[in-house]
Amino acid sequence: MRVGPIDLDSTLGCGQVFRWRKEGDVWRGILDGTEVGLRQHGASISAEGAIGERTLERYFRSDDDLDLIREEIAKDGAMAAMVAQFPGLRLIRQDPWECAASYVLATNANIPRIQKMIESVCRAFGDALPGGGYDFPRPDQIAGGKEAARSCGLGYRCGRFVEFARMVDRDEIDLGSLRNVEYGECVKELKSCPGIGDKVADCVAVFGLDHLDAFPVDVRIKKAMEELYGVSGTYRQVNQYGRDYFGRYAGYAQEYIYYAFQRTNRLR
DNA sequence: AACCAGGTCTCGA
DNA sequence: TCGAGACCTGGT
Repeated sequence: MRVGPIDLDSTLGCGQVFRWRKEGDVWRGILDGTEVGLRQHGASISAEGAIGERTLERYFRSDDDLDLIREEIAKDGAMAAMVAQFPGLRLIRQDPWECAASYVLATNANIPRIQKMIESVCRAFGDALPGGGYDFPRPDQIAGGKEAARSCGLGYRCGRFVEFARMVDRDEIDLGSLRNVEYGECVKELKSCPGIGDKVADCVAVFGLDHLDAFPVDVRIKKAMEELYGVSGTYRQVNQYGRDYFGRYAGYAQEYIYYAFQRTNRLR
């Protein structure tokens, strides 16, 4: 599989995507409506399931020159250390709709709960798959189900989630087309959707719409930027600093920082 | 048992 | 444009 170099544990476990689970040494997930199992072999991977190689290459952004990117974002000793610590950590090219809908649910909740909410929504609205799993639901499958969504434990995200699905279902926004506009325009359009503010917009921009210059700032990145660079302030200020400092691959830098700090906090 | 979680929304200055 | 509060709910 020509997706290397890649490290599945960091790439699928860093928090950028929510539905992959590791069973033994196999990462299981759903890709393009197909249940897939992935194994690590050195710096490469193998797949079981009816999934095309081209689909995997696209999903794992094999078109990114990881060596170049890592070199570009290693602007200082701290970043160089993080880059060195996690070889094979790649960004993923997620489906824009699934990415956006997932991050609408991911507001102000921890990752275990986010995963539960998403699985609950998939079970309630998504297509059943042969292996017993459920696909992530399409907008039209959610749009009419405000009542059903209330039993998914989404809290105050419920209304936003369904309204967003309706908006996409009515073609009031074309998420995919935002790949073809600049970062600023992309974020502005995304923020016109219910449940999408500064942070979710940046996540969708970088994880789903190829805007690798986006720099999502959540509570952890906020702390990290303060510790690493003494940067604090409004979302706009921290975001702008990250984008200016790291450049066109700021989104990658953000993920290395996020994962590095996630791991150090886990040890405390 | 509090505190916090990959924030958003609303409102007032 | 910015800061302050409210806000569902469940992990830790």
